[in-house]
Amino acid sequence: MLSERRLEVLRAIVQDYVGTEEPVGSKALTERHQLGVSPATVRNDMAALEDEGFIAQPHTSAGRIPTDKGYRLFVDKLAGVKPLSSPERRAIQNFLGGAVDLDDVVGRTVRLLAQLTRQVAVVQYPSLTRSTVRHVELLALAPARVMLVLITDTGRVEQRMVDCPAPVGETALADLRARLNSRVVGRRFADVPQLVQDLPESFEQEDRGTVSTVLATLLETLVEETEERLMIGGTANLTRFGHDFPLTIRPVLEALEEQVVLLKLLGEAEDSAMTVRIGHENAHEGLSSTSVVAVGYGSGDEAVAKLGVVGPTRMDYPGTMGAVRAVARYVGQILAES
Amino acid sequence: MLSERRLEVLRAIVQDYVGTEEPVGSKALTERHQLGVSPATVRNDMAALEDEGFIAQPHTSAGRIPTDKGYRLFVDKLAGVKPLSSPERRAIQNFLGGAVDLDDVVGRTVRLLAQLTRQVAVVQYPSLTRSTVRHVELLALAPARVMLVLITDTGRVEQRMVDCPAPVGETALADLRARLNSRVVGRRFADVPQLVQDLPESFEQEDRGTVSTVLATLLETLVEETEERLMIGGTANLTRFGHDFPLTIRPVLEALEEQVVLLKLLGEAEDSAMTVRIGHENAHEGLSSTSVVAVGYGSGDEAVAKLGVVGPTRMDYPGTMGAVRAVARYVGQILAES
DNA sequence: AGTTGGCACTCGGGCCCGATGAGTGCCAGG
DNA sequence: CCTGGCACTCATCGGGCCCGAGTGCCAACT
Repeated sequence: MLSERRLEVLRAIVQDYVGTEEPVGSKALTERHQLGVSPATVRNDMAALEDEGFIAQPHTSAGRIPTDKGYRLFVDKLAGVKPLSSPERRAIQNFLGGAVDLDDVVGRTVRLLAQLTRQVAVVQYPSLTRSTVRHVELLALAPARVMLVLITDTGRVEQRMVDCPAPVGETALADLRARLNSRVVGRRFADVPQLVQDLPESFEQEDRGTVSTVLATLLETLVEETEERLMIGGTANLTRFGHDFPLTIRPVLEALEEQVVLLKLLGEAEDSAMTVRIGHENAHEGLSSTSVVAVGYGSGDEAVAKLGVVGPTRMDYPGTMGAVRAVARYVGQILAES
Repeated sequence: MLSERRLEVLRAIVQDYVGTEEPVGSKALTERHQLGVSPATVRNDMAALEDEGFIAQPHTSAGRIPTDKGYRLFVDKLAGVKPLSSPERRAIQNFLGGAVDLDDVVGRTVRLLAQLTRQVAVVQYPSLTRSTVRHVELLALAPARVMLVLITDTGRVEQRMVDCPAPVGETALADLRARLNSRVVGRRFADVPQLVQDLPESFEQEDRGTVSTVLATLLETLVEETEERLMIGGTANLTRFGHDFPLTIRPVLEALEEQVVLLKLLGEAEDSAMTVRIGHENAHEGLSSTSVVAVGYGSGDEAVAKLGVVGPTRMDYPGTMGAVRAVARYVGQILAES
């Protein structure tokens, strides 16, 4: 087991490296931190830390930088979550409070998070299947054409066109609308499939085709893959990476453009607690030199979606975690209010 | 005026430079193109072109590269629009055809355009004010709370929460919904303000407050600034820029993140014809080394929004213009069908 | 008048080299 | 177990050098 002081040395290395972006040596360490020992002692500790794989040297005779494993230890044992200053909190509330609809909430959140953390922000739209139904609307746009609109308690609105096998009467449509809503309003979308299963049977023969078609479209909309949406922002912050970065930035931008990758990334995060994935812990190899800090958010206790940031492994973890957590809470509040 | 051959030399320079990304010299030019004259003659022509400001030398003894003015001349006089190959056309149709809703159409378009041009794609959502009303829906979510949903003929759906001054009865709401729709359906959103102006007066005293509030929210939604939305994609293509580019890429990413900037950029493009803005012709200085190729698209003759790409001034103009034009046409078709 | 080959000149990029200095590992002594 | 001393390593930086692509100009040719 590592002694207390060695952990302290690791913490100092992480902090300095995050600050300066340069490998940190034993002398500089003793100067900037009150470790109470000489550089030579620190060197011994560093050698031990290196043996254990927590730090590494880029070149034979340079300072040390933390490895992924080192950051892991730092995050788990050495770092707290830094709370935001109260002006920051107020700024968040003001900024998020002005949103007019869900798109606006998500858009503002993503910008806010990017600005606070100076990193790339990712915000998932509230998942349909985890939300509850506020209303289902059916609109006849043409004789055999219906628009299906789903509205969730979080304010998300999804619409689909439905081409019906036969013209639909206005009364039949109103009937379907009423019966559908009486069954599903206030229930979770995830439960909708069972709740509507036997609905076609209760209709006249001639309308069953239409009813089934509408319901089929409704169920399609709830399929995992398609129902997830997200927004990203702050990609300009990637340029603050290393100076070498055509190579660094490229795969990251590519990964960010693939919604599937990002959704999987967020999906891997735990629902309740804040999750930090460091470097190679991320499955996607384009993100092997970045860390992902993510957390669920929701209007109640349960998470309806996740948000987080993507940044270099060399990031200010306590500050980033603080910002992510705070933003998630405020977004939850906003959603609960609307 | 420039002689025929000098124009030919300029065209050759642009083509070679776009291909190789390196300054092109007189000798290389004569080797790669059948100009029928010797390098020395080309040198004289180049000197003339430089005097006129169409080309420049990065260093005293290097080849020439086109200036913004040179590209301008190239685009206006020397370049056509390169049509896509028929497999490309088929791919576009297949890919866009699978979209399930407007978000999906826009999302697919942006990815498609980015992939075809290997540049950053920007697609604006169909403008509300230029679309026509398909339906206006009012939903009572709570006694004094109404959700307003606007649906356009292009499939765009906008929703707003309305907090009413007093509880609203279901019949009053149905009444308002019916009267509102009978007035505005099929009309252009831009005309809605006049069409509903006198609507509150026709209601009972007790409901007027609610009606006015709902209408006020409706009109707010149509205000220029807020009603415009857009989607961007292909930012990873920025990394194919120069090799120097922390400095090059940064301001571009920043500009792209500001919706306002992008909207203004697209707004400057002409409605009907394809517009090419080269380098400093763009007002925003972060984009002074990029070109923007944009064109309007719509389900009918009239443009309901614009789309385009942003790339280095050194881009393949004929190919890019061809792709942009083709995609705009297909998107228009898709919208007309839905 | 326009075109051409010849020629001197410019200057950025690549390469080698030596100096510099931060940082290390090891060891002997406290 | 800590510390100061010491020899060693090696990346970085700047200077000097050469090379060659590319130019501008000029005199000669058509």
